[in-house]
Amino acid sequence: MREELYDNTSIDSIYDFAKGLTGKSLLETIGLPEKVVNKLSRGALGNMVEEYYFGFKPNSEHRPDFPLANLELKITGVKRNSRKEFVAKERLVLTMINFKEIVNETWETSSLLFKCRLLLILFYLYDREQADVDRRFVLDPMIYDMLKHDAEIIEQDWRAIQSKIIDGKAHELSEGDTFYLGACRKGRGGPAEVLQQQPFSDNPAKSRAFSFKQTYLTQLIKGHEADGFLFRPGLTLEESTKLKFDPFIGKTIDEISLKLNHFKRDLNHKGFNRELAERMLGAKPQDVAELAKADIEMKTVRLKANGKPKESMSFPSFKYLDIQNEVWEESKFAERIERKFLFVVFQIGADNVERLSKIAFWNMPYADRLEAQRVWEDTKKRVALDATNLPGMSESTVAHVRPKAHNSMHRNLSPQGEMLVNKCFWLNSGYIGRILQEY
DNA sequence: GCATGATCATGC
DNA sequence: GCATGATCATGC
Repeated sequence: MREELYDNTSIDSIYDFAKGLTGKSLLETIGLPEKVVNKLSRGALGNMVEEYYFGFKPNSEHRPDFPLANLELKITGVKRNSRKEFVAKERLVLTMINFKEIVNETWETSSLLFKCRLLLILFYLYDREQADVDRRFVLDPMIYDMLKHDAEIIEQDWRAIQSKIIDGKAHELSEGDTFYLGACRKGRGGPAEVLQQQPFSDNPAKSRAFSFKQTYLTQLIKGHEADGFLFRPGLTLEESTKLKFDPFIGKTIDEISLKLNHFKRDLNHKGFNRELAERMLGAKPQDVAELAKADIEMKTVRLKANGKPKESMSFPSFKYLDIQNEVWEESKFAERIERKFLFVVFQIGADNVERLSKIAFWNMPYADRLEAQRVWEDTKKRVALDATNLPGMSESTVAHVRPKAHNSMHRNLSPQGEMLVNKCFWLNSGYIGRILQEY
């Protein structure tokens, strides 16, 4: 019996036993039945570690995997980024959100905390060429205590998700609602998806689960404590960010750059205001990373004297052939607009002088995400027919498609076999203007 | 003045 | 070298 190899009432004992995997793959560590080795399925490694390494049957019961130690086991993938650092391969799914029950819970009595307060996280190196059982556990296991790591933000995130369900808006949940703890889609998607009932609305909602966002997990991997320099204890991320910008509100561009070590605008530096915003946040890039960790999309906006934005808002360019193989739910554009935005707003005054006007956190409303989806679906359709004819600004109140390239030489192949200039999705300047007016 | 097309500086 | 965030330039 594998279970006899460790004391399942002791976190220390379980942890020490888990360490036996460090530096090895599951197959190198223990013998596995032939039928298991040849079987490959999504999420298989987690189940196999539970069953063959720790010796208990995978369960989806609503209690931790090691109930006597109150410890939940999670197995997740890491990869290396361009700087060869370990980063999370994807978000870490914690447990399903039960729409009917969460409305009666408090944070302290929540099923999330009951099941996932203490996590034992094992990290394997993802390699698409390798079978699950050959992937190596490249880091030591980690014990995570939800009441100690970033407890305030996690709790706020949980409350934000709960509030939305209490407001009868489970169908409008989005990962951009929160910072570290996300409400991610989970379970079968597409036409065959069975939607869930929610207690305070007749609208059926997609199944969702609590998860740690990928960026948050990456920070955990890097071993940073979250109560770093951007945070001040007791403040939300929004409040502490506002405090960073506060001294500069109402100041002119020149005054701000003077304060920031005479940081001056070079000729044609289109990213100048952006860089100014990053410097106001703090010595970059570390402080900006605090926002990135929460998947927050910082965008600078410049308003003309009449209060309207000078420009539309661009996103990364897409490849004509790639978009043909994407579905909306998994698309890059959908992922971007589900994020929480931080608008850093500059205003050009009647005196023609530009000042920092305000900052604003914002999520795209559900109805507008649907409109963005319509534009995206229309684009996908039209790329297949004639990639030179894509949705323009006048065709939607929310989004359009336009060139986005270093220059006209930067092109990619269309389904019609032409090399066309790179393009991306943009949020209409008029749309951004309306949002900021409402704030 | 707006919609659309074209391009820039920067950082990695 | 290229992706990224953002602005410039032009035609109507």
